[in-house]
Amino acid sequence: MGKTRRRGAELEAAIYQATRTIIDREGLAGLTLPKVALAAGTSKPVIYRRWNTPFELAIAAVQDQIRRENKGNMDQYVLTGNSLRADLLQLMHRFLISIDTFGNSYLQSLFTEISQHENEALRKMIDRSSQIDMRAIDGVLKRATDRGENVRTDLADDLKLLPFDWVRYNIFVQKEVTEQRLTMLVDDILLPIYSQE
Amino acid sequence: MGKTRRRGAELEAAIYQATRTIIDREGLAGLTLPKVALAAGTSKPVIYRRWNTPFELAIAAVQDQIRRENKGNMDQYVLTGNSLRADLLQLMHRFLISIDTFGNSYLQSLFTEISQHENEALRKMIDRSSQIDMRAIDGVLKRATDRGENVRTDLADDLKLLPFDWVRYNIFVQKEVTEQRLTMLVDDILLPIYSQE
DNA sequence: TCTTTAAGAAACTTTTGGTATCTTATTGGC
DNA sequence: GCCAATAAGATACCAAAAGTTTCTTAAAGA
Repeated sequence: MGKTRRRGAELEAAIYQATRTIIDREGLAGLTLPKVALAAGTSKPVIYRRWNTPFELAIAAVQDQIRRENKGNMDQYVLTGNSLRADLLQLMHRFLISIDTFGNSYLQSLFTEISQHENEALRKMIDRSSQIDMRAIDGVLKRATDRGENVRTDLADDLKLLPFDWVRYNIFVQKEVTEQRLTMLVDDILLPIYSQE
Repeated sequence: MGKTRRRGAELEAAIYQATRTIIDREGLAGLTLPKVALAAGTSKPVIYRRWNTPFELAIAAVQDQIRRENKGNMDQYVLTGNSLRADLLQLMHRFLISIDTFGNSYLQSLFTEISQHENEALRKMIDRSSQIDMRAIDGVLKRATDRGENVRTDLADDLKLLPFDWVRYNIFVQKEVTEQRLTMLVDDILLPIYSQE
């Protein structure tokens, strides 16, 4: 009775695929090795022989995806704008698309594990800190105008929140925010943006 | 035999404390209600009566922390700079400090679940995408200078990565990146920063 | 064809999340 | 100060799922 049996690369491809499907649907938290075995149509020992933890497998699966879709790299694309502005828009546009399709979407679900209602509470917390941030920056800007400095008065919320978001992002990805980088943030990013031209 | 028995606010404070310790050490993924019961020196039913999921408890614990340290709010502080630059530096400085002590550090561990070595792999992935991003933006900037536009040539890596980081952050916190916000990013943030004055 | 390697089936053990039951300390009303 | 109501905590229990072991057999290579 010739039961066919996958092995090697073919088998692993199926495992990675199953892994990504699960992460996609249930987040990293929902990823367990037995589940993967089932979804990939293989058995638990096969999985346990190769990986020790769901996280290890998750990383491998994402890396596999990246390897597989590497052609999608942004720097391969040809830009067609005829100004810095146009090129930048084009680039960011593509980035936004690639971050959706590409392995990046998995990267996101690697970090977040949110079911809809849980999301609510979290959302509220972030919003609240944003409000605090906003008041703080408004205070700073007001002092500047009172002092007679030329500051834009029509700043969008996104612009006001930029420095805080920047710092938070760095905390997320565990990149140290040094004194030097903070100075760079103020001098090379914030001042050019906030200053009235 | 007078076994003392905590209740109400006192008990809950201990539970929150235990919760934060666990999140701190093992990340959100490592947080389970039985573990909390053990760490808080109480029993499972006490926990289960109040919360249904680890996530609920996590949110409550962080909110408790925020309430508790609310005095740390940035907008309470008095600014003493005598220029926009000085004020901004002061503000971001405080923000950085508060994000460390404050509940925000928990917010971080809410999203990430990393034991040290797992961190490595993740770090590498992020670094690699950063390199790709960097090449892409370099291409854009080169085209601009070739075209004769006035573009700064001494841009720090942080400045080059800014747009990508900004988009990624928004993806993380699940804030939609609209066409409009993308345009704002280019016009109000990138162009002022990248343009030679 | 024979040997080696690895996949897969199945049974089993262990862990742990979650529930139900019961006892007893604490609080507050009388 | 006594009694009833409330809630903490101990314990036992259940169920599900993680993880392991053993064994069989398909696939690959010599």
